Amino acid sequence: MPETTAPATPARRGDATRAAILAAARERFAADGYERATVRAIAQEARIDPSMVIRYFGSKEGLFAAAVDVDLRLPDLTGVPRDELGATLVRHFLDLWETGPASAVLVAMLRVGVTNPAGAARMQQVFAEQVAPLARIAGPAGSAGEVPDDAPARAALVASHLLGLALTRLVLRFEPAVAMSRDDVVRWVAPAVQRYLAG
Amino acid sequence: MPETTAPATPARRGDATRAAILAAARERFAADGYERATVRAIAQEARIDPSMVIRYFGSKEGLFAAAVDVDLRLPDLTGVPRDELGATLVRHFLDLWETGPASAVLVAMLRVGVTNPAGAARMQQVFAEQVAPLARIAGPAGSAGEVPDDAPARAALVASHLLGLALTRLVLRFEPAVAMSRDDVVRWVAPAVQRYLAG
DNA sequence: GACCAGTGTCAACACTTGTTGGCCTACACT
DNA sequence: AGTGTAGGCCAACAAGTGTTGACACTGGTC
Repeated sequence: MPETTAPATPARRGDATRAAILAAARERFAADGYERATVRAIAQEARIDPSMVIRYFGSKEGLFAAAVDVDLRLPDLTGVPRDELGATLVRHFLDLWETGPASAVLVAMLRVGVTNPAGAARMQQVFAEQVAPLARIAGPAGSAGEVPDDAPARAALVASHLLGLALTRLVLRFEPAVAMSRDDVVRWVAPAVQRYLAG
Repeated sequence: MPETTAPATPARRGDATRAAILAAARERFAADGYERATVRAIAQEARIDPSMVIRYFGSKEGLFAAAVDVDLRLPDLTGVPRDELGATLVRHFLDLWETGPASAVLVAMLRVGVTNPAGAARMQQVFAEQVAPLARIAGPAGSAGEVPDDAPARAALVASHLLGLALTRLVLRFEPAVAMSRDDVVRWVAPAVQRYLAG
């Protein structure tokens, strides 16, 4: 980066509104899904004119692509004790989905992925690139170093359960699912995930 | 109201088109979700004028309410051997979701429930009325007759996993999830469900 | 001062949405 | 015959959508 005096990257004034638009977009997409999150509503939440949204991101689809980039930040499981795999993973996802700043992005991704074909494709990509590799360490205890050929299925089962959990707790809001504490969830779900990974 | 002749319900001529509209609606709602399933598209699929949809069902919401009534037809589990609970339930849901005539209705319900508030409310109702009662027989083997107070949580966990399965297999279409055979799914998922019910 | 690109607003476009009213047709009845 | 009514199509409406272009205000550089 050149740093002469002020040029090149002088922290343009529009960067703030650009960020405001992105934040508003994530919130609306998460709350309403792709179709019902209108450009006008996003613009209003960002206290800006709708036309600015198009100016900055080209189109509504461009905005969505810019606003929703998923990074699950999956931990490296190779250092985790083998019988702690399930609990570690469940805790990580609970933190990510339900408390972190990425929460809105993930709920948005889920809501949009269900109705929008492009959203579904994006989720497939996230799964393939971030979740599936995680199953390299899968398989029963004895088989060290070898990647079992049912690793993709194991990863898919883990994804199924954790996405289902997010669905019932954060989107559909089934009463008993919402009522469960973080520790309850870990106690119940961790053994199931553990079995999918190492069973 | 007027019964001039003998048959009070003489199989009116419009009943056929009414059924055609309902079938088309289920298909479009399942494929596209609530917002993207337009009245015009449904009408075209039913080979009818869009205005007829409104005439028959009052509004788009009315059509949705008429088209999507979920009956999970859950089997009576009291007669099932205790260690077969999980497998029985998983098989039932696979048949229901993925092959039966109710398949379109259920996928529609899932797609709409995620983006539409009314749809989410409907799913909560289905869960409360049809799934939650199923957990009356839950709890460890010894406790016969007593309904444990964690029964709602157990039911929610079962719902989470099975809905997550439907999500990854039928909606998001994660490759390894789709590739799994019916028997593979039962082999993997049944023990987890079993534990939630009877563990 | 003049300039000029970045930043923003306003009004309007073209299009799709759910919904409505008018008019035509075919059938069941007397 | 004739007549009433349910079934059906057509054209149009008002509202809301994403998107575009013309115009106005800033801030800093010559």
